[in-house]
Order: sequence, then C-alpha cells, then structure tokens
Amino acid sequence: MSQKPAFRRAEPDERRISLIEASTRVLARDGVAGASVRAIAQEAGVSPGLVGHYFAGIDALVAATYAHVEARVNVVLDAAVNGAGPDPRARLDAFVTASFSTPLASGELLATWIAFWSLVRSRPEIARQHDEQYAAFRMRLEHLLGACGLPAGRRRHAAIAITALVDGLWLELCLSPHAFSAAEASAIARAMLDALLG
Amino acid sequence: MSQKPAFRRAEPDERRISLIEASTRVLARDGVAGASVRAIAQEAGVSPGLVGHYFAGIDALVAATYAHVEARVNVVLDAAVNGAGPDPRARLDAFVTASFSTPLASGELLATWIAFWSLVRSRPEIARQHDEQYAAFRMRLEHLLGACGLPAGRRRHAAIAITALVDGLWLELCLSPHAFSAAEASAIARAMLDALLG
DNA sequence: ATGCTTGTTGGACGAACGTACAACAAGTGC
DNA sequence: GCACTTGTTGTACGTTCGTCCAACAAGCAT
Repeated sequence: MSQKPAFRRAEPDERRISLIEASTRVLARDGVAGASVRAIAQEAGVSPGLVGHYFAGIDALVAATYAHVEARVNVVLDAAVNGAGPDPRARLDAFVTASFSTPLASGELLATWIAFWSLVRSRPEIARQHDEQYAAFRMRLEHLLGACGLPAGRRRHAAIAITALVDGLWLELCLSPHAFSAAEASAIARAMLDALLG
Repeated sequence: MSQKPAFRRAEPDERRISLIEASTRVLARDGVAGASVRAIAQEAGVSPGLVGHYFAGIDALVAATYAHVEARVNVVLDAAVNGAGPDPRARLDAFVTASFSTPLASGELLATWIAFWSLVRSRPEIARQHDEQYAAFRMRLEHLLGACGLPAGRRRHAAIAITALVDGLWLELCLSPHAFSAAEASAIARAMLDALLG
C-alpha cells in the first residue's frame, strides 16, 4: 500500500522564495500586525520551525520580502520603459506613470513597504538596504533624465524631486484610493516632468 | 506620620493626554513593534489596567496618538505661516518648508505615522480619519495657493502635487537622513512652487 | 539495497501579550 | 467625619508569540 510522502524536500532557493511569497500574502492580508512566524509558516504550508532554518527572524524575512517584491516592481518598471519605444521622453513618462497603475498601486504592496519602513530606524542593516534601493531608483531616474537632455548639474535635484512626487502620490493613492485617481496622478507627474525639462 | 498618596486621581482629559504622550514616546523609541499596553502604561507611570479604561485597545490609542501629534504639527505649521508676514508667497513657502525642519522631520514622528498607516487598510474608521486629515491638509494648501493668485481650476491638482512632493521628501528625509539635506528639500519644493505659480 | 546528509517536523518551553475583575483608595458631597 | 462614587491598582487567566531541539524521513551517493 503506497502512501504519499509526508513532505517534499525542496531546493533551498525554492523554499526560500515560497516562504517569502507566503510572507507577502500574509502582509497583504493582515498587515504587519499579523506577520508572525507561525502565520507565515502556515500560509506557506510548512511547519513553524522551518522558518528559523532560512531566516534569522521575522525582521530578516520582512527585509527579504521587501527585496523580492521590489525586484518584481523593477521588472514591471522595466517592461513599461521598454514598451514605450525609443523616445527618451516617452520612456521617462512610462517609468513615472507605471507606479500608479495596477498592480503597483495597491494596498497589498503598501503593507510590505510599511512593514519594511517600520524596521528602518532600529535596524542599521535594513536602513542600509533602504538607502541602496532608494539610491538605485534615483540613479535610474537620473539616467532617464539625462537621455532627455537635462544637464548633468540639474539631474540630482530633479531625480530627488520626481522620486518624492511619485512616492507621495503612490502612498496617498494606496491609503486613500478615492481622494484622486491614478489618471490624475499620472497627469500631475507628467506636468512636473514638463516643468523640469522645460 | 503622614504618608504620601499611592496614586493621584487625574482629570479624565489629563490622564488621556498623558497616555497619548506616553504612546508617542514609546512609538518613537521602539517603533510599532514595541507599542504594547504594558509598555505604554509603564511609560506613563500607571498600571496596565488603566489603559483599558480610556481606550478600547492599542489601535484606538494609536489613532488618538496620531490625531494628537497631527494637531501639534498643525500648530507648528500655523506658527511658520503666521511668522512669515503678509506676503502670500512667503506664507506658502513657509508652510511648505516647515515640514523639513526640526522637529517635524524626524524619525520619531515618522514612527507614529507608520503605526497609523499600518492600521488604515484594516480599520475603516481609521481610514476615514486619514482621509479627513489628508483632505484638510490639501484644502489648506488650496487656500494658500488661491491667495497667491492661482486660478481656482488649477488649485486642486496643484495642491495634490505639492502635498505629494512634501510627503515624499519628508518621508525620505526621515528614512534616509543623509541622502539629501533639509535645505535641498526646501529648495526643491520652492522650485516646484515657482513652476506652478510662475 | 543501504547508509548518510540534512531538510523538515512537531511539540515543549518561557516570555509577553490583551483582557477581565475584585479590591482598594482618592476625592466629593453631605 | 462619613458614605459614596469611581479612578486606579495589581493580579490572574488564557492565548499567542519566538525559539529551541530531538526525532524523523526524503533524496542522493555508493
């Protein structure tokens, strides 16, 4: 009489990612308050003890979740830029506007961001991770701005400004979805690009 | 032999505020993860059971803390605007710039905001509270913009844009204090005002 | 087949959590 | 002074938390 295996032995990376994705779902559903080792293990369909074999604790798992989700966001942004064709301004518009469309502008994504932000102040290595991600986003924007002909000396401030505007619009869009629409957010961001590029 | 009272019977509002301020300090020190009934009661110098007499739970206390801190922020913004004199543009500049100076741009304040944001998605009454606060901030900005001569039809988008830019700059300033300076944030915000009003 | 490595389980443990409640005492009205 | 109200205390209860670890078994090497 053949009995099916009690569990499956997964590739380390595969199990890691399945835990990260379970963490993403728990954060999206229950927020940072519901993100416990037990809840995430149950969501992933594994025993609670397994989480400790892959992550030092909830904080490390949240940091890995942020990195993973952020990489996925970058894929969406890449696709938007590349789908916009060769015109530099069109590529910049696509990059900026993509943040406001589904599935990027959603409360589920915001939950991961908030969980990550809540760790920045107390965990130096997480603060560093945030600094790097933020700097990378800004650098990417500087390149797109350079392609549009913005002089090198003005790129830094312009990139900081656009990043802040996009972050602020995205945040409010997630928190108060009916205060203004994604289309309005896009129009506002494009107007600022017009003003900056002149 | 006279012995001092074991505790003091406080005015209801006074005790409420002392609990709220204790909550503010705990959030600033330990973040949302350390904000427990016991920790806040200890910080306020009262017994744990007393928190339940004033607030239904941690969520209600965090919401009250947010409202209280936000009122204090408005006092600072008021002072900045009134201290700027009669010139409409100077008043607008002061309003926008005040967010980047101490003590408004600080990780301690951010901790309260993050704790509040983490409740917006799951608690409808807290979502409403956020909507109202956000709308009030935006309305205030619209009045200041109107005083600068911005046509009524353009005030809404301008207010949304400025709010988002200020929020984004403030957020990054709190999370990554060395990515750019408060003076740079002010300069960026003023440049956007120039573009909008010019 | 057999043994070895190690991913995985599941429960035990102490700590901390929110909540509830009986006892106490500070302040007030009489 | 005395009784009454109620703000306040302190504790006990059940739950859930993170962590730990001995036992188990899946998959690979031989």
